[in-house]
Amino acid sequence: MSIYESLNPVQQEAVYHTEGPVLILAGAGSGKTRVLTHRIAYLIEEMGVNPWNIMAITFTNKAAEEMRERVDKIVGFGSESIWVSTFHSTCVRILRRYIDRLGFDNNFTIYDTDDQKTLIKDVCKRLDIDTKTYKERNIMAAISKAKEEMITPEEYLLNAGGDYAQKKMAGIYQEYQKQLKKNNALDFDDLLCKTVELFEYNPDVLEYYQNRFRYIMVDEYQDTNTVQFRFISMLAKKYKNLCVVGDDDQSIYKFRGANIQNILGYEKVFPEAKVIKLEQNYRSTGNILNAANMVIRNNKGRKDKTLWTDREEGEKLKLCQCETGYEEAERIVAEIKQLVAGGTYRYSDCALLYRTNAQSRILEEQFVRENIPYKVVGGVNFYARKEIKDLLCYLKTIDNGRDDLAVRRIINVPKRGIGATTIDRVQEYAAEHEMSFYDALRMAEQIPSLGRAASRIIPFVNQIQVLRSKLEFMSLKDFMEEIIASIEYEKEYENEDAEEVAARMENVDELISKLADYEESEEQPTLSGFLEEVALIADIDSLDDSSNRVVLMTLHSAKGLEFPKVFLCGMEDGLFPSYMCITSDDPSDLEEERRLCYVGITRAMDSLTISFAKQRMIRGETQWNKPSRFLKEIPFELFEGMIKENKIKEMPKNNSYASAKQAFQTRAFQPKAFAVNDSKELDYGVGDTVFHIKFGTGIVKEILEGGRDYEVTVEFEKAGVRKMFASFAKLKKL
DNA sequence: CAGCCATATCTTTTT
DNA sequence: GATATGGCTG
Repeated sequence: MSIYESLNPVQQEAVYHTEGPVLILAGAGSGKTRVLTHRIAYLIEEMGVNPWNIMAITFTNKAAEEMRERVDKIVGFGSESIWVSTFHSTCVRILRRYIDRLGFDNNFTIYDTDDQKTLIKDVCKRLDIDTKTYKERNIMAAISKAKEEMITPEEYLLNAGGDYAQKKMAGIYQEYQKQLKKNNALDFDDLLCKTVELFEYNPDVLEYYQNRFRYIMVDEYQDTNTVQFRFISMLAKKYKNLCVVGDDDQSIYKFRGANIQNILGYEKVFPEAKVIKLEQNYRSTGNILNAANMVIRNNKGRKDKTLWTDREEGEKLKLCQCETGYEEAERIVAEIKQLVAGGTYRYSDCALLYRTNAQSRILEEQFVRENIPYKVVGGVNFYARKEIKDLLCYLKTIDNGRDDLAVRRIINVPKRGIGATTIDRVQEYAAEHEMSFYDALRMAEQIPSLGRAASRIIPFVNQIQVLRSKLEFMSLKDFMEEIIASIEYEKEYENEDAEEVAARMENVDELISKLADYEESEEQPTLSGFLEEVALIADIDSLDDSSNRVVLMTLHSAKGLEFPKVFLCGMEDGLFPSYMCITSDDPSDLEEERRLCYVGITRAMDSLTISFAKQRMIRGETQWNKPSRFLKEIPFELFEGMIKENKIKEMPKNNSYASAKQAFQTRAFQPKAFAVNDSKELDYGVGDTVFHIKFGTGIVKEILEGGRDYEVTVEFEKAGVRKMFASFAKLKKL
């Protein structure tokens, strides 16, 4: 029996249709990776395609690795020459070879979000722009958006017309690009943009890759943005063998520029496209799938399809109704504990999914308390931690002195008595003489404005030079250790408490072992090679299935994964769907949120537990939220009899704010309502319409006296019922 | 120049 | 509640 007979007829159709554009609409759990891998095998084994001519693109390294592994398993020979990688690393590979044609050096560095922010700050300083009126994050978002749409600084300026703020923004954008180039650096968006630019101006390069990649497959197509679309359509233009796989119902990256039209309008761009729908789900039980279908059908702009399964109905969904976020954590962890004690499931079968990273903390605390192994995916990226970044910047400085940001980051780490003024002066000198920051440092003694400060710079430069000369005689791992010893890095943290230092050192050790891993796995390990690999790593990539731990992550990170037992936490209006999109006047924002919910539900194979808390602390503020509106979209019959509510457990005591809150609550059982004029300090009363800076207008429902302050309950038009302390809320009577 | 304290803002999601 | 920033002081 051939391997293709194990596929269902529709899947087979997708595999056998090898020529021309193909759109595979693959519902959650419908075996799309299976189809893709089999399609690759079919191309090679039955169609005689050279593996070298096949490219598969994914979004994360993890997905790429997984696909590579599975292809290796079913393709007998030559699978290693298939190009399986992410958009970003594909572009890096191309740019490493050809970016000199755009006037960059081929050993460019890649800036992460942190570096970007530093550079933006720098640029603002240079252009004398107040970062209070123009926030870095907004600037970054604007630039990123422009790049996603392939708008150059010049075009941006034209588009700005007479708009003062937009014109300013164009100026920042332009200067930012100039600085990037000066530092020989590209940011994430540039990787795509520059590749497209390269193709546009160098038809020979484009043609080379067009010939090379005669068969292109793109996974998670619904999440591609405009540049990415441009990139693949340029590559596929010659042979038109472009097979894209995606699910419009799982498009959840609009905020990052993903253009859902890429998938919805695929047939318009390629009228000859073959469209195949995979609607049989192999992952979830009937009940879970029903719930998912019932939720997603409330969206309007979607391709019509209904997932079905021939798995049995399975367990009903569980609904876990909690008083507080704390109780939610407690009950979920207790249930997992019980589940694993039962023997059928392991910790790693369980996943906790939530909307925001901030929700992980309270859950983590509970896992620690109960001594259950867990792993948080996302949040602060390993490579974004201070100690790791510092050391990486040493590596970068040694590798390529052109990266001013890296040099400036470490010049005073550990403290060398080099302050901001000195750095500014060197910077000035470097700008005047059009040299890099590091080169300016090397001639510190000749910079007149420095004076005595030069004597502090010389040892630093010497240290770097000495290290650089040692690089070629050492393994990367030893070299890293040499750096740490040479700079006496531990001194940087001598004032921190032991626990924190231990955690940092653990990270440093992990970095060292990553270097060792890299050296072992690579045929020709180089420092630049390592730095490049590191720049494109996402947290999800490190998730391995072998360790027996409960996984905690955001719904976004969970896309593409599956778990036997899924817990969907924090299902409250205002949290999920988020406050931002409830108040947004664009209804499609809510649809995106609903898709996120759909993604969450469809991660579950055997069982799904949905939980929400009536009361939750968010950003140090207690909120009372209604259960999520998405809950109401799931038919009641799909839930098992609600879990009995536990008695409310005591709140954690180590938290003074929480206990203050709790004291307040006990009081609330005998409310002492104030009439309008009883309060001397408040100029509003029950029934009045008030205005809150963030929540807008609302009506005062209740005012309670609480020690030195008043607790005011307001029903806002848009934000729902909120309780807040009068002194913080600064409510204005209307 | 570095260390300390007060403050402001944050949170949606990430390659 | 946490973190980043800014101002002040030694």
